[in-house]
Amino acid sequence: MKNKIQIQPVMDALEIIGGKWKFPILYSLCGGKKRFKDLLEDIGKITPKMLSAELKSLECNGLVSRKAIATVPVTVEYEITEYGKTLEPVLRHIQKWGMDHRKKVINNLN
Amino acid sequence: MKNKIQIQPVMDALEIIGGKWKFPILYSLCGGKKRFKDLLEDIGKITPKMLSAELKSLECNGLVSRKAIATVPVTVEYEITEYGKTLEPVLRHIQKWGMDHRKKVINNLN
DNA sequence: TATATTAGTTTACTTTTGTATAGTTATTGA
DNA sequence: TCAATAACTATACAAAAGTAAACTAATATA
Repeated sequence: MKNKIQIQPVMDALEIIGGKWKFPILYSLCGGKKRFKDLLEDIGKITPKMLSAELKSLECNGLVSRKAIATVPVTVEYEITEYGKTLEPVLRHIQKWGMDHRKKVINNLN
Repeated sequence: MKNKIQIQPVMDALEIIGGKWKFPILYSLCGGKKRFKDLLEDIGKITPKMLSAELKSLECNGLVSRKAIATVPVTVEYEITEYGKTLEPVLRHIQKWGMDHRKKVINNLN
């Protein structure tokens, strides 16, 4: 073919940061460390089961760190890691794109 | 909460460019216009049903254009639109991140 | 007449993702 | 004793996404 392109890295990336919730979670954590409950509220529609599963996956891939603090009841802090921060430009760009897109859609309805 | 963050735009964006195949398709189209069959080969694991559905969705949202040419048998060209190109920085960044990530994972295995 | 071609569609599934609701653990304070 | 709290887990189910394999249309060529 004319343009042989390397799509595999895109697929590789999506295996780690794909899915419905990983970007929203990471984007929320760009705003500073958050507790489980904060994330639930921040993201709005996610269920605890999903949030728990997604955080585990992100932690497993080194994008997020988990710190349990021995208060009563226990509090847990989630934080984006240095490695996770390598995705910040993408996250911000997508957020901005989403804002612009919404504006565009609203304007087209007028 | 301390940091009230606008996650909705991120969710909005993912509704359009989320899922397993949209980024790979768009990334492939960044390399120039492609026919249905080229995309199938380029992406490798996608089935015609999926590709067809995803292209329709992308076309519907103005990110991709479709042009049928009256040859025999018919050929169809898919091309990224100007609006679709607003996602190029994100696509390239994710591709690079995927490459770097693979390198990182391989190094950690040594 | 039989075969090949491109760009899909159809059917019948399986797998993955997601939901709602309730329950768990440990401890504090009313 | 009872309710409240944080951070989950468990269960049962529904919906979305994905797969494989066969099929379609129109026409050209062997």
